[in-house]
Amino acid sequence: MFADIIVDITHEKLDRVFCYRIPEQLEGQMKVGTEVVVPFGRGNKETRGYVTGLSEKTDYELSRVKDIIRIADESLAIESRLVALAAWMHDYYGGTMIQALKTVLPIKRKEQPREKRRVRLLLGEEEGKRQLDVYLHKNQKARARLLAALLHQPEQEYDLVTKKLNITLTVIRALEEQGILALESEREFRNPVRRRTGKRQEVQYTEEQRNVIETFWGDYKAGIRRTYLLYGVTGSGKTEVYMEMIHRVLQEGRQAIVLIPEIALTYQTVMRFYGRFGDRVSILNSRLSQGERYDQMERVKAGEVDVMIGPRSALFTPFANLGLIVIDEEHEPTYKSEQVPRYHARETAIKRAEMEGASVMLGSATPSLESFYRCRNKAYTLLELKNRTKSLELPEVYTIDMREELKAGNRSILSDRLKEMTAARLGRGEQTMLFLNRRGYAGFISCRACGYVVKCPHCDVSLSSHRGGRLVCHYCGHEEPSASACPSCGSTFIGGFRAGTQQIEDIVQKAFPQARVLRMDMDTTREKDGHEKILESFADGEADILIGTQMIVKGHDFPNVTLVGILAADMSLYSNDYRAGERTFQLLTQAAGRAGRGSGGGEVVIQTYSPDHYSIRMAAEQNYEGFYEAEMDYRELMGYPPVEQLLAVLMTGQDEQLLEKAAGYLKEYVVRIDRNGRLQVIGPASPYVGKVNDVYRRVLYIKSEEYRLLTEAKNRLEQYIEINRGFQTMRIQFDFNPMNVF
DNA sequence: AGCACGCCGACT
DNA sequence: GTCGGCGTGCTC
Repeated sequence: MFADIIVDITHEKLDRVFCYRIPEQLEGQMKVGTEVVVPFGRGNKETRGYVTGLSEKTDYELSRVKDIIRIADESLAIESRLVALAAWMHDYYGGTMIQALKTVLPIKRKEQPREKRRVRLLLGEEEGKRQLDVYLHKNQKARARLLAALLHQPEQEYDLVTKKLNITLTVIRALEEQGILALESEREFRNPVRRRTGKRQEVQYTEEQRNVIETFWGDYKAGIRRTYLLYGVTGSGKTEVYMEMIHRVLQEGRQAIVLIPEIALTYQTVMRFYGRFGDRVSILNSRLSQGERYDQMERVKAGEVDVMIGPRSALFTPFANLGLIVIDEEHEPTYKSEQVPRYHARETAIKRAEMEGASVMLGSATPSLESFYRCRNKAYTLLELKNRTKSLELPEVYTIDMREELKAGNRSILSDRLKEMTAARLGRGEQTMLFLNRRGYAGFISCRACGYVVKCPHCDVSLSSHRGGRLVCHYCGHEEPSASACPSCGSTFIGGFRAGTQQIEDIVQKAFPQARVLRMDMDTTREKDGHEKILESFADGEADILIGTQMIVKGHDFPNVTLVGILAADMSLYSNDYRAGERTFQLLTQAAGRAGRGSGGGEVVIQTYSPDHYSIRMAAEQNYEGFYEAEMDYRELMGYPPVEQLLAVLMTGQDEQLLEKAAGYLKEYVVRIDRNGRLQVIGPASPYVGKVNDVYRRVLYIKSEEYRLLTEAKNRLEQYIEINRGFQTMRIQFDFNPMNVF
């Protein structure tokens, strides 16, 4: 038996696997993810490595394969624990062990743009020149070259020196020993956040908040580690609760991770944490370069940080003594990785917490069905905040049936009611937000008179309009000509919902010429910090109306906003995805929550063509539990998560026929290994986008009541795919409980 | 990254 | 000859 072993992924050149023989006495103990000691390099230096794969044979020249020395002893080093987590991810989500390791361990890359290592001349000019003569005399060319360069400029970047002057580390080390220069790993950990004098005002917790904190703390002190779901309406002060919990965990000498959806990582949020925890807080975000990221992780390992805030990837912060992981807005789809391993931060956080004796605090105003379901099953503990702090009222919500508007002769995208209410706000100097729901927009065709949506006769999925006026089904390829009249009611007001934020801005500006209108979308936020700038100027009252897509509903508090208008509320209902209803409810609830964060009461207008759909009705009522019950009925009926578990097998390849055939084989294979008939195979189907850049795609769905059966099926499929050469021309990925249907 | 190998000029 | 410095290339 042989094992593929990765020795050190922190350096690019070693970022690959080496093949070792497994000695007989170790054979049974070797698993993917096992930490071993191997002889490495010419000197057979004992080196730690991780098993990334096992096999019966090897392509490498047999005489040169070395034996594994032993299994590395239990290491308490944080890396080892992260590697164990990677091994779990590898098993739970599929993909290679290397891919799992790379998501979990910070990789040092050569492109480290920030001046990282520098060499500095320690000698004065005269002394240096003397030394230079010595080198020249001794014909030590490399040393002379380096010294001459340093005399010219006494401080230089390591990378520059090595590349341009062709100097090796040996030379630098030699000069270092002679006391001529210093090699400084100038870890200038610039903190990404501009520091502001944090003035922390004393927080008076409400009774609810206190209860929640004490429940958590009672458990924690008793050594109980659990997963909690903090279900609190918007404005109920969840962040204050997190901070108090973190504060207490820190007092115990432990550390905390706070996960936030990237989009909500605003200056405001970060400053609140800074105000409370000062320099012990660090932030990760996607704009940090690899090098900066690495620096942050080094800082953590040096014990300079206790709280790490960041998106999904911050979960792998190498804290030695992790006590709490907070996942704010836990329902957000960005917590699911789109790259292999396609892990979900929630599940992975719970696993890490379990391995390291930490607790997990999930928080949301609109919990994911998964999490609420697990609370009902007592797997998580439910904590509730039912009231807004500062005795704020929940906003008043009005649902406008746009079909009625049309009947009354209003063809505009703005209902009469919304126009009136906006005008009233302008008169009173209050602000309005108009939220255009474009999530999951797929170019479907609907009737504005009766709400009828044109669907595929075979798939019960909305048809998409293509250029050339044809309607196409992305599942089965069914095509039909675009309808000029509604098949249901005969109205000619049928078509695609084409308006974007730009058009809405024009319409609004025309309706209210005196209003100051701000628009926030991909175009207006492209420049650096554009996002922040727009939100800040709106918060400062520099505009009366803010128009935008999902990005305006996150994070910021706008006390002066008393009206939120939601246009095309049902757009996300037709994204042919089993999570469509959930997403719609969440978006509407979050958007509605933006209204009335100040002292005055807020109002919300929901414009829709499907006023009777439970997602929209329950959002209007602000009734999460009502929504939960209705949505769970649907999930149960259809056998979708969280009731049943779903595994998507994504296949891509150049040759469509081969792909089709391979998909068939995989399906057959799954059916064959499923002796007890506990797996259900659906497909293969052409996914939503069937072909990209001449690469064809197929997807197979496997359903089961038990997740474990799906990972077993995945493991069997992975073996099957490896053994059969025919699959080598295509790429096959696994996605468990996918966030979107492909 | 770290290390050994082999090349090259210099000096007992 | 052989010693020390230097660049190169490999690591299962």
